[in-house]
Amino acid sequence: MSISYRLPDGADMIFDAPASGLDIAARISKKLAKQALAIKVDGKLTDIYLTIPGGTTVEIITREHEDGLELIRHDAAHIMAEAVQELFPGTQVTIGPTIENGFYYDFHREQPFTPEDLKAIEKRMQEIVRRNEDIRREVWDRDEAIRFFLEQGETFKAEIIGDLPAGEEVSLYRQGNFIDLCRGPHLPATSKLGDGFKLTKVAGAYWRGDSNNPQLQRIYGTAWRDKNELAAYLKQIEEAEKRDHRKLGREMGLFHQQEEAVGSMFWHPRGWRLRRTLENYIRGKMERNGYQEVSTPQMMDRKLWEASGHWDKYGDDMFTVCTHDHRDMAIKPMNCPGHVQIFNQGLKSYRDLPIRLGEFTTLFRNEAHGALHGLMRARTFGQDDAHIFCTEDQINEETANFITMLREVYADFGFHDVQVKFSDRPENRAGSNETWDKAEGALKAAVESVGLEYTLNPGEGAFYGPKLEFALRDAIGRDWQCGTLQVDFVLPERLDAEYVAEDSSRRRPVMLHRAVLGSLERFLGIVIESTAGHLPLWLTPLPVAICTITNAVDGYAQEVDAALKAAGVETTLDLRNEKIGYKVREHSSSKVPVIFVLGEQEASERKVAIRRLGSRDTEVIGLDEAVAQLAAATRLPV
RNA sequence: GCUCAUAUAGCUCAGUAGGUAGAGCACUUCCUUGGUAAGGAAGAGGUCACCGGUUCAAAUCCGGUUAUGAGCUCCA
Repeated sequence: MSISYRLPDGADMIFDAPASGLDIAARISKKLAKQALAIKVDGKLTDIYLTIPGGTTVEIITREHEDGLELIRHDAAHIMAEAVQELFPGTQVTIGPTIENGFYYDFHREQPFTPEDLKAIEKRMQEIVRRNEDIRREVWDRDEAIRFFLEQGETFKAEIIGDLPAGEEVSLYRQGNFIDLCRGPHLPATSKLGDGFKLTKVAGAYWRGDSNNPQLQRIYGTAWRDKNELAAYLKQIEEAEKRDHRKLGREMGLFHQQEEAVGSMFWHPRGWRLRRTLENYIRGKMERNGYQEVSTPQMMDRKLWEASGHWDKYGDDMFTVCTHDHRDMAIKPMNCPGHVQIFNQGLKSYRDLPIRLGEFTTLFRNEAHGALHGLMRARTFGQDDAHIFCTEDQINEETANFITMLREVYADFGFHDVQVKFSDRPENRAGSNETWDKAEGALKAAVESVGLEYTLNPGEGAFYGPKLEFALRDAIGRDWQCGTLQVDFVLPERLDAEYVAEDSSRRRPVMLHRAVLGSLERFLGIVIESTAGHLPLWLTPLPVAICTITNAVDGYAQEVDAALKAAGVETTLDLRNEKIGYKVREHSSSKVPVIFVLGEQEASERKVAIRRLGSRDTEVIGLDEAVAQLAAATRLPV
């Protein structure tokens, strides 16, 4: 009898009897057998020691493969669980998946894990790696497995098995005295994990992600192919921390926060200039795209929010104040109801549509205490918020135009990689199926007509309509969901918006809720972190620092300063009695993009020496030319 | 809101075993007018987040509150 396996290079390998992945690897080379972690059989990852049916296409997986790294991370989670159960008997295990860059495992234990515990666990993991325990797959009868875990006091595991789909095989993996439910595959032995792992933090997490369920303790770790990769990763984390917008915000003199105003910003002069520039930029963009800016009340009677449906859903997260005559006023968390009130003034004709109303005034949301995070998650913030009132037939075109504008805006900030998610009808929804068909169809057609790829996010739409979400990828590879477009048939109904159609009947307009930047505060945070504070010239609050080398050129420096300011370029004039190196260092660390260095030489020739942030080179050019260049470079993009 | 951790000078951080605090940078003054990421000297600056407890004595130990960080939940 002969059994054949097809290798990735197309060759067939023949055995007399069914072989395991290890046999196949060994036939190729001794080295490969040593390195083999698992085998891909017809594209499906399988344990290396299992017998493989013949006639399949196989590929040996080593730690160099992405799949291999995935296995390493998964086993790190299991080995961590083994270590935890050895050190802390009675701790229940739940789930332990891999995540980006690492893994975690959720445990149930009354006593919290301390940072010292983490160290001890990590040490025990290293020991388990040294023990080189075999990791072996076992298939169990479902009821037997449930009984087994219940006997062990592992109620969470038993619950997971009970919820497995009926046809699914119940596989357990045993390593040493530790046995865990797992689909697999796994490394063949604990030594294969290597030394590229580290436990990073412990945090609370809810069982099955539901805050009504018991809270578990989640231990996070990161795992890599070897120590060097781990070190590189830790270094990268450190670099990302240096970009923290709260740290940069302080260094750049932008804003601060304090206890008396949790979740809100004290914007300093430079920071507010930056915030205003962003707002003016998007304001101009929207005006050129047919939006009209409005301003609606900061607080409105609670009744209006009840009518719109927001009170029901978000009432807990709205701030309220009470008037002397005992009216409950809600401070606005969003603009939509206000914009409908403007739309409702005067009878609208189909000829008026679409009407695009935009607003940037501050919104107030009582965000959960633990959710707050600098600019990224604040309780008071502005949005580039707008609502488009249109007919159903106009959804397509409005969406397409919106997406075009969105891409232009992101590109102005240097974001070219945009991910689109399409969220369609959820289980619980308002509106007929016909309406949803129309709305989803129009949205889909619109995205496709602009040539954007999107991923489907089934059932994740808003209750009132389908939703597009736009995430941009920043310079260090993080995705941020900023833009959104939602089709809403419900609010116009609830707040009684209508227009007169061609046949003089009254119709409900469709409302498109849309934002490109989203929270202006958050967007600034993203831009600051993505650029590491090196803001584009048109956005930076302070493009130029004028630094003198000696007091003898103070007069000329003042002239240069005046010329730049007259051209609309913001400057700071540094005439201090300090050495030029000191001044350069100071302005560089506060991220001023351009430094003019002025000495006797420049003054006598009416020139400036330009030093740009991030470069040690200088360029000496005439004053007039420099002013013209800066004036052009600091103009808002159109 | 939940879990854990943290809170010392404007910033970054020390503070050993409970005995009422220290460095560097920043700030002020003086000297220095120096050519591209820190020139020199002196000085000033802290109710150790807040409230309470233990103790002869608390930055230090304990409890509570607030804020911050990480994660979870949430994100109109």
